[in-house]
Amino acid sequence: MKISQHNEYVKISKLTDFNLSHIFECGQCFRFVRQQDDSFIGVAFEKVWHLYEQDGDIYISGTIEDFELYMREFLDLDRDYASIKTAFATDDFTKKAAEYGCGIRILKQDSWEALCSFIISQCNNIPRIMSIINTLCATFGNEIEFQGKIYYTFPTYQKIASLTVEDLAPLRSGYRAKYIISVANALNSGEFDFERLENMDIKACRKEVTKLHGVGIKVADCFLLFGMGKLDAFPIDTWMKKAQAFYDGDMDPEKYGKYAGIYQQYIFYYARSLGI
DNA sequence: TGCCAGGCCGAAA
DNA sequence: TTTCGGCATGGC
Repeated sequence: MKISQHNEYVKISKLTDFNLSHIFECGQCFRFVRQQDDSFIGVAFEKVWHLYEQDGDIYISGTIEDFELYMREFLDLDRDYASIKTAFATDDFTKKAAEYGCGIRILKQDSWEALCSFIISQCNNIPRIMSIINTLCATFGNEIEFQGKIYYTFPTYQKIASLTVEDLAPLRSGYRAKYIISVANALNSGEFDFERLENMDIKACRKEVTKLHGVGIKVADCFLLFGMGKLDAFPIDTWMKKAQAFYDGDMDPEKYGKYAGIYQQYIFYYARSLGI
């Protein structure tokens, strides 16, 4: 991987196992939107980012300092995905899954944003999840300007904690609104905090996170994987059941080791591509 | 129009 | 401990 500054963009050369569409459209985050020219624009860490691929190189808006501060970890650029895929693709199903999602990187998203987003995701579809999150940001986030257009940051939990369920009515998020308020309050009061999870094993994390009102095992695992970088978090049973609906393979969860979360995302992405 | 979406809660058995 | 109805809304 080679990094250099090109005008307002950082150019990354010799980056393999990286595909913007696979990363942003596999359902792990909801704020990066494909543009007409197939580039992606999204908001993360209170900044707007524009990413595109050209002649095999990746370009990311901002300075090298911005890149090092946010994007290197966010995009999980220091992980060896080639080795992961080799270890993962051990049978027909996992080979197809790894091939289908070949450019996926597991994003390390802001913890609160990931937790709140996956609360919204429950029993919902992706277009509507994105719509609710967009309204949440446009209503309660801060404006930021980028290349002449206005974008909105994800509102802080402190901001959400100052609101009521009624205040969230414009989101049309249904029964999820009370969960959002409840979790924001738990964070704001210190009853729950992200730092406590840092050194806990995955089992203890699940126990802690599912104490939150409106957070079950599925939301907890997505949050731990995409919002806490806990790569051993994944609801494999759910996806194995779905996978078995069309694939007559023998999937042993025991063999999914420390990269289980990434496996889950490959399988999830592949399963979704097949409409299951 | 009707089904169902990357679930969770709480009551009942 | 497991099962199951209810929950809000809108994409398809």
